[in-house]
Amino acid sequence: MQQPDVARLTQALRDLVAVVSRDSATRGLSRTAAGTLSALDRHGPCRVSDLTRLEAVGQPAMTGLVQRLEATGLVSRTSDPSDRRATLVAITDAGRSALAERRRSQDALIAARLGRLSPDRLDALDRAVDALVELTQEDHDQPH
Amino acid sequence: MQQPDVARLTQALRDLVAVVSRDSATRGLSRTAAGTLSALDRHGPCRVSDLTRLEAVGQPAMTGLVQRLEATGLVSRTSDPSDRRATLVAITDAGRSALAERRRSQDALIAARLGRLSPDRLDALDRAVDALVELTQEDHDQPH
DNA sequence: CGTAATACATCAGGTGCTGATATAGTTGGT
DNA sequence: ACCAACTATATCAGCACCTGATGTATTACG
Repeated sequence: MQQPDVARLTQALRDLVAVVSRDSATRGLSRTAAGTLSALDRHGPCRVSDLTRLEAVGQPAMTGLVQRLEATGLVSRTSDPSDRRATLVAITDAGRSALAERRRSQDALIAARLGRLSPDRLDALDRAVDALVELTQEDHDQPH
Repeated sequence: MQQPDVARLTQALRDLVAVVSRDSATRGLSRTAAGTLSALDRHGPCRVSDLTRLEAVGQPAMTGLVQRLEATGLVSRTSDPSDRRATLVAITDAGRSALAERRRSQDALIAARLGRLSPDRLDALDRAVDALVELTQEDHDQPH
């Protein structure tokens, strides 16, 4: 790939990120809240300190977030029987719904834009799907 | 494009958004601050109410943001001579630098990931660049 | 000329982040 | 079994950043 096209590609991806994240910001869950719910959905119950590491925020931020998520019913908190200092945080059904809802609205935004493309453009994107998937893989600190 | 591939594509794009925006969150400028600086860079001096519309935040939020940006030297504020109620906000050289710096770090993140792909994958992406660019166009409410 | 509309500032209140510190529970050396 | 060190979480002060309600200055209009 030539240099100018790398520049166009990164700019297009940057712009896409801007469009989607601005939209997502108006829909209830903060970025960290969505990431935390997603981590809980994938990993099962976690300690606050695990979530702190996964989401790369400070421990007080995660404690506060988990408390707010519990207040709105999206997670539950129970004392870890194997270590009474620790709190086990688990996603609830309402939490899974909120996460699915967020994904649906992001997908709807992207799908609406895909719908405006010509068949040729869609075909080019189709052939690039594997590359795009690889672009986000090998993130141990996983996406939402 | 078949249905499952639309699903994979939207998920890949969602994940990409998550990765890039999490990274960007740790680098100084808030999403709205970056969008505002970008708008000022493209449009030239704007009123607070113009920026409020462009960034889709409430007017008090924009007034506060502009005040903080002025305090850190990224924008200047002058009274509009044609309407003394209004404030004209303009980006400064420092503001342009901050914006360029943010774009550089986002580009670096994306470029690092591109570097891990095989030539075949890169080629597929290269052919999809035009489609990706179109995907973000026709946004009057422009990206950062 | 006075009322309505406009542009912005300000205030109260909530989220969400940081660094510093407190509290409770666990662990390891004696 | 004890106590010092360590660990997990909670709490606090402080700032960024958002909203809705309200205040103030200026402009526009009948």
